[in-house]
Amino acid sequence: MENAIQKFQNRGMRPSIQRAKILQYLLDKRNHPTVDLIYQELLPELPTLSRTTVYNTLDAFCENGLAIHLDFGEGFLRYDADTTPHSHFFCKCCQKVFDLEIPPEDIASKLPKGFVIQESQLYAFGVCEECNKAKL
Amino acid sequence: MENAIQKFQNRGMRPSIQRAKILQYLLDKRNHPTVDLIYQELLPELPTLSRTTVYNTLDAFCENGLAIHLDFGEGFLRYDADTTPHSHFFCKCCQKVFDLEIPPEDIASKLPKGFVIQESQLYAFGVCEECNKAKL
DNA sequence: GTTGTTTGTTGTAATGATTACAATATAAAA
DNA sequence: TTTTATATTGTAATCATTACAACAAACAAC
Repeated sequence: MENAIQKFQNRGMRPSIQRAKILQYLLDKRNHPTVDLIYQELLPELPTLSRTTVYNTLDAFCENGLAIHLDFGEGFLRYDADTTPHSHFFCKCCQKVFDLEIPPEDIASKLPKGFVIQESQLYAFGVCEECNKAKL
Repeated sequence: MENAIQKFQNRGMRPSIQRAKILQYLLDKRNHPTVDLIYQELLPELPTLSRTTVYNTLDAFCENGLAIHLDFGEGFLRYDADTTPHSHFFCKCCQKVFDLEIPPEDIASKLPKGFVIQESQLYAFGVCEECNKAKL
């Protein structure tokens, strides 16, 4: 079981207090936080923390497979250190995000009791035929 | 077959040149345009057009079921007047959006030849159990 | 360890899409 | 018409994110 420092070093990232605390925050809280929430909640422990550091750190996590970002069209991103394939449910009422232990395929059927889907959208990203040809 | 003016009147929207041209643009081009593209391309025909009008108009279209907005995480939205259930494919190489005549379920299988999916994400929006209870 | 090099952190200043707002204009209702 | 409601327009905010430069901490070579 990798600890935080090993996770960083194995990916060529230098360990730092900031990175360790932010990763620990994501793993402990599992609350799909925004940059600002992370910043506000870690400020007591890390009084010199900068918002820019939170941005940089989360970008580095995403680039190195330690986190993913979630875009629910709120105008800002959320982050999740659970990188296993699973889905998310965004409540339009309370703005909370719920984990669904379902691969992005067969949603809608097996929702938790009481949850109602109003809208769902699948975003597919990749490379189109023309661009694939151009790369040859 | 409703014409543009009827479409507006049937939904309690007042017809205007701006609205008619913007709707026509979406229906003719089917290019999943951004606000700015619409603005730039219609400026020659509508020299007094304001960006704010494009924003307002597209918001009104979305509220009244004449269009949907697409968020591919580019930092701006795209719009589509095709409101039938279908999916989209965003090419990370050329930034173009392709229509897929597939309901958001079974992507990945029947992609057009030559297209490669690198990443896909299903966004589910709705109301959670707690909020549904609170509404009683 | 010490020195030099690379990488990370911080704060402030841009950027850029979107929204707020107030003035004007146009459409519908009376 | 006259009045009332809604649209359009331009400018000024807003706000998440990014760019940048100074400083600091980690790593490598000696």
